[in-house]
Parts: sequence; C-alpha cells; structure tokens
Amino acid sequence: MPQDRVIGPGFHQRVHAVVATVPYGAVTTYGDVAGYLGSRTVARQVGWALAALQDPEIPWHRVINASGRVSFRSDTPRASLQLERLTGEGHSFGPDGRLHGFAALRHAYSEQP
DNA sequence: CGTATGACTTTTA
DNA sequence: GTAAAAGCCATAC
Repeated sequence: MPQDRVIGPGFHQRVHAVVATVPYGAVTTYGDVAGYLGSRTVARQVGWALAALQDPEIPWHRVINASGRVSFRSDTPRASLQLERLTGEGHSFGPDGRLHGFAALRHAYSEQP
C-alpha cells in the first residue's frame, strides 16, 4: 500500500511542483508535465504519481490527457470530481467529454531544464 | 533482480 | 473521426 508523506521519492515531488504551478483556469496534459520534467515518455508516471499522491492541495484536476478529455471512465467518482472542479473554474465540456477550448487553455511551461 | 501494472502518447490503418 | 498496437518508465511485490 502506498505510504503517506507529501515528500516521497523525487518523482512524486517533481510532479507535485509542476502541477502546482498550473494557474487557475488553465489546464495541462500529462505529456506536457512529463516533457517539462524531462521526457514525455514519463506521462504514465505523471498520472501514477498523481494517483499515489491524492493530495487535496494539488490541482490534479487541471491535468488531462492529450485528447482534451478526462482519463477516467465516465462512471468513476474521480472523473466526476475532476469534471465538477473544472466546471467550477469556468470550463465547459462537449458532449464527448472534450474540454472546450482545450488547446487555448493549455498551460505553456517555461523552458527550464 | 525479474515480472506486472498503469490517471499516457504517438503512429499507423 | 475512431481503433489497435507499440513504446517508455517509475513503483509494487
């Protein structure tokens, strides 16, 4: 079972920091976060890290997949929570669950090694 | 140390 | 536009 503590292994904290930098009203993708951390190949690990963190102070709901949709199934409580939070921030979703204006709302990270 | 899993992405059809 | 397969890497056991 996952251990507690916010400051676990390096990867978790890195994801934590990156997601925390996403401003209100903006969104990002796993690939973007992963790319910011170093390689886009770690996109899965980003999601894994968020799932393991479960930190209420982390705006994980602003992180969606490259398709502009929530990665969870439509009947999962997490998906409902994410959609609910995003909607609360003024976002809107299409009939397919796609975020409206996703490309424009996507947060652009700085070129930081 | 090897195997299994996963909140993904990209390419090809 | 969707569907299927391959790739990649961290964590768990």
